[in-house]
Amino acid sequence: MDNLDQMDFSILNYLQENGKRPYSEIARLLDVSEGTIRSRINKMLKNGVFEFIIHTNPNKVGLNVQAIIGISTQLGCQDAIASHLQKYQEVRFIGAFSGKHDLIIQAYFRDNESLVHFVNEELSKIDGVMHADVNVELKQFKDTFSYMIP
Amino acid sequence: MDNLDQMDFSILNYLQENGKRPYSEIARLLDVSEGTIRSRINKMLKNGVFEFIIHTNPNKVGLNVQAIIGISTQLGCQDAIASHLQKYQEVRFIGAFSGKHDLIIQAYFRDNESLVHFVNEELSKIDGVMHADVNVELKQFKDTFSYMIP
DNA sequence: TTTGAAAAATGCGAAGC
DNA sequence: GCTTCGCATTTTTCAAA
Repeated sequence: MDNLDQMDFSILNYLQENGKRPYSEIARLLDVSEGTIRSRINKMLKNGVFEFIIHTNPNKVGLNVQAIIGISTQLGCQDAIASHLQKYQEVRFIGAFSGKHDLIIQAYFRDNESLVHFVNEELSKIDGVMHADVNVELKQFKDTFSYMIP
Repeated sequence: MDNLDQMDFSILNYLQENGKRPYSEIARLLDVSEGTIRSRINKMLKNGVFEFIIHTNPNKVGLNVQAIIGISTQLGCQDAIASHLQKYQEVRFIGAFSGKHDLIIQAYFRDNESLVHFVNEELSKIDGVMHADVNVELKQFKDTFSYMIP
C-alpha cells in the first residue's frame, strides 16, 4: 500500500530542502524522467506520506507568545479534552503522552493577555482538566521540518 | 520593512490551505493581477515571513517514536546545550522556556531503542544537563501549520 | 511503472501607468 | 505598487514500451 523505496526517500529529501523545487529538476538529479517523479509524488500525496504547505514565521504575523502546556487529566478524559481543544485555532499541536503529563499542547498567541485568557477562561473550565503546566517560550533555537529520512 | 497588510494575510491564508496553489488562482480570488501576488510573495519570502516546505508524516517514513523532552539545565548553560542539540537530526524543535523546564525539545526516532540511546548516551552526557523529563507520544490529535492569521 | 512528446498552465521579466 | 504582455519554464495529459 505504501512501501516507499529509496527513490521515494530521495524525492522527499529534495523536497524538504525546498517545497517548490520543480519535478524536472529532481528528475535530472535522480536521472529519471519528470513523469516518474510526478507519478511517485502523486502517489505519496494520495497515501498521505506528505503534503505541500507553507511554514509561516509566527513572530512575523503577530503571534509573539508561544507556549507549550502540559495538561494533567482525569482518567478517561483524555480523548474528550483533546477533541475539545482541537477546535481552538491557537492550538497548533495536541498529543497524548506517557510521562508526567497526559496531554501536551503547543499554542500560539498574539500577546500574554490572550495566553492568560486561554489558560484561565478556557482551559481551566474544561471538564476533567486537573492541572496545566504552562511553559512560555523565551527563545527558539530550532524549528525544522526536515526529518531524518534514510 | 515588513509591514504586512490585509492582502498579504489573505495570501498566506490561501497558501496555508495548499502550498502549491497557483499565484494566478490567488490573484483571481483576491481580484488583483498575478504579478501583484507574485511580487508580494517574493517580498515576504525575502523578509522571512514564510517558506515553502513539505510536511512529511513521520509514521509513514519509519519515524514511529515521537517524544517531547523537558530539560533542566544548570544556570547559564542553556545556550551551549541548545547549540549542541541543534546538531542532532532527530531533534525537530528546541526552545528555551520559562516554567518548569529550561529547555523543551521535540524529537523523532525510528524506534524505542533509538530514543533510549539518545537520552542515555547523548543527552545525559552533555555538560550542564541536570534532568530530562521524557514524554513519549501515544497518540496525536492535532499537528497543523495553519496559524490564526487576522 | 516508466518514458517521450505535445498541449495547457504557471511563473518570470520588462515597460508603462 | 499594480498591471499588461510576451517569453521561458513547468505541469499535465496520454499513448506506447
